[in-house]
Parts: sequence; C-alpha cells; structure tokens
Amino acid sequence: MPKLVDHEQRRRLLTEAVFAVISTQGFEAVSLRDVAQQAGVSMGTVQHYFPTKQQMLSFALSHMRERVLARLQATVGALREPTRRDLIRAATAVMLPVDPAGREEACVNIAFFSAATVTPAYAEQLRDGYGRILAVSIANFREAARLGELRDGINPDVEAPALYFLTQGLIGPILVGLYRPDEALALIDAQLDRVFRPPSS
Amino acid sequence: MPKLVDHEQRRRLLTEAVFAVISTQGFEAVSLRDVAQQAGVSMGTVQHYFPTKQQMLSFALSHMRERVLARLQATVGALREPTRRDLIRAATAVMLPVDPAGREEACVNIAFFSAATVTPAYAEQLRDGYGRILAVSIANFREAARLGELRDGINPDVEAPALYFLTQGLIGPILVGLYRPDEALALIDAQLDRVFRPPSS
DNA sequence: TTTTTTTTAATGCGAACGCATGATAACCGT
DNA sequence: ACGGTTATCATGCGTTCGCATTAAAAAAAA
Repeated sequence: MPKLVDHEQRRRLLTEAVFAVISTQGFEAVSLRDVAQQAGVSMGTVQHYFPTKQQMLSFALSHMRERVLARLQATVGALREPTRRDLIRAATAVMLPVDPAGREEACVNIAFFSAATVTPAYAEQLRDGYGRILAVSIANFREAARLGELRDGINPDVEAPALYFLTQGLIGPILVGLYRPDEALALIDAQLDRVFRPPSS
Repeated sequence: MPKLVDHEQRRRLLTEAVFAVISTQGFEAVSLRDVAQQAGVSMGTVQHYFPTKQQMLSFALSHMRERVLARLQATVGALREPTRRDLIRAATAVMLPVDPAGREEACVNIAFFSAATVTPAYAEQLRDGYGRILAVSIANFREAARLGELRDGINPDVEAPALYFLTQGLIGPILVGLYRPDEALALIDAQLDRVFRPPSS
C-alpha cells in the first residue's frame, strides 16, 4: 500500500522474523518463504528489501550484534552506582541464555558461528563483534585493577579473556540442557570471587 | 561387487565423508549426493546403509563422539608417567582445534550444537557425550586433590567445570580466527598454574 | 488530476533436494 | 554348479528451493 516506509526499519523487522525462524526451526530451515510467513508478508516483500538470501542473513548477523550490544548497554546502564565487579558480572550474565530473548540470541549466534566456519564473511563479522566485546571486558578489568578492586597477583589481561571465554563456553551446554543457568552463574561468581577482593569492610 | 562387507565399518566410512562435507561446505549443505560423491560411491549406496538422512546424521553424531574419545584416550595414553596436571592439560588440549583433525571435529561439533537447539535427539546425544567427558574431568581433578597436587583452597568440583567450559568457549573463537591456538593454550596454562601447586622441590 | 515511483503480491522457472524403484553384478550356502 | 542374498548403481518422482518476472495498488510528484 504505502510508500512512506522506513527502509532500514523494515529490514530490521524482517530480520526479527529471521531470528524467530532460526531459533525455532534451525538455520538450515531458513527460506525466503518461511521468513515471509513468519513476518506476515509475501515472499515478494522479502525479496524487495533483500535482493538475495545471503544479503538477508548477513544483515541479520549485523543486526544481531546491535541487539546484543543494546541489551548489554541497557542492562549495564540500569545499574545504580555499580562497582566494577557489578558491571562485569552484569555484562557477563546478559550473554547467558537465561530468558527467552537471551536464548533466541544464543541460538542465532551459535548458528552463525557454525556457518562462519565455512563462510569467511560471517567469520569476519563475528571476529569484529566479539573482538569488540572482549576489548570492553579487558578495559573493564584494567579499570578494576587500577581502582585496586582486584586481588594481589591478578592480571587483568589474563582474567578478562578467561572470564569471557568461560562465559562463551557455558552458552552451548545451557542451550542443550547439559548445564543449568544457575549453575553457570554460580561458576561465574566463583570465578569473580577469586579475582576480586572481598568487599573490604 | 562384494557381499563380504562389514556393515558398521562401511557406515563409519560414509560418516567420515559426512564430516568432510560438514567441515568444508557446512551443515546445511549436507546432501545425500554430496556425501556419496565425497565417499566416492553412488547415491544408492548411501541410501543402502542409511535409510534416511536423519539416521545418517544421527549416526554421524554418535560416531563423532567415539572419534573424540578415541583421540583423547590415544593422546592421554601416550604420556609416560604423567602427573595429574599433565593428564588434564593433554585432555584439554586435544579438544582445541589445533590440527586439521581437531579443526574438523570442532566444526562438526559446533554444527551439531547448533542443530541441537531445534533437534532434541541431537541435544540428548550431546548432553550424554559431553556430560561423560565432564565427569571424567571432575574425577581427574578430585584425584589430583586427593594426591595433594592442588593448591590450598582449590575446589576440584568448581575448577573442573571451569576449565572444561573455558576450553569449550575457546573453540569457537579459534575457529573464526578471533583467538590463536597458542593464545588459548597460554590461557589454559595460566588457569592450571593457578590451580596446581608449583612443581614442589 | 495526471503521472511517476515505491511497495506489495502473485506466479513461473530451472535446479537441487530426499526418497523410491528397478536393474546389474558379485559373493554365499547348499 | 546354482539359486538366493546382498552390494552397488542408475534413474525417476514429487517437492521445495532461490530467484526472476509481472501486475496491481497506493502515496508522492507534477
């Protein structure tokens, strides 16, 4: 009907349909027809905003990164007078699939990780996105070290990647039901207890 | 030509072709025709040993677990008078995609992890397989604790999962080129340094 | 109002898919 | 030696895929 539509917003809307299909039927089941039906539009509409399926998925991956970052910043921003430990713990927890939104994001991310092993373009996007998050985490740990919140002998440049990859490693097992979210959080808290000084007094 | 073929061996051979296709063209590209061509047989042969594609992939997943366990036991068994730390480090290192075989296994595993988010049968197989490995790791850490190889205040029931999931979390980033294998091993060694007593005398 | 452009939908096409069928050839038990 | 079983292959069928094409409707431009 209209002509007054925001192109980018329309693409993001369709991308949400892509996420729904991936997380409920799997990455390999994503077809233009499925996405169109999920979004409640015709197949031609999908084609109008994404000339090819590859472009649709590539845009979806970039949009997923934005979604994760937005959720991360929203969660971190909601903290009132947080310590560095609070910041780091919150940023870590949002990456775990604990709520439906987090689970959907985790399903989509692992799907793209798998696809990235044979699609260099995806690999590059993932490197960029996760490299950025890791860099922020390292900066956070260094700031914590500077503020003296870390125990003696703790190297922030080691502990930041260690916590980050531990978190990444917990996602898959949670998704398949090998580990429960509360067990994962307990593991993360144990790691934080080891790295951070106890609340002094 | 023959009638004298070992059914299971034939299935494993075809499964190796499945692994090759997954790790070079991706999970979604696996078709009966691709597998047949990769194995150098006709499509009918593949159908003869696997009535459906689903059964083929399910068998492939179970065979992958055996392959990982075999490589793990071979590596661990090759150690001469190992300490517990040696055992644990070796078992951890074989799970990282450092050589082509390890990379292929990692690609296949992450593909099945992704598929498992929408295919409960895969999830169950993965839970069983990885749960088993984790249990062995915990047993190893407990034995190390019993032998007094761990530092004071180190809880093997915490450190075993922590090291295990850290390792799992390193696989994806290595696969997409975000982290190098030597960086990953350095991180693991740092974790082991923290957990194990320094070589005493 | 008329024209043009944009959005949406409907349909067609060639290719590839999983799976079923039938034919051929080689080994086996008797 | 020979019928029966088994391994292998080639081919066909119905479906679904990504993508191209075309048409209709509505807003923007004239």
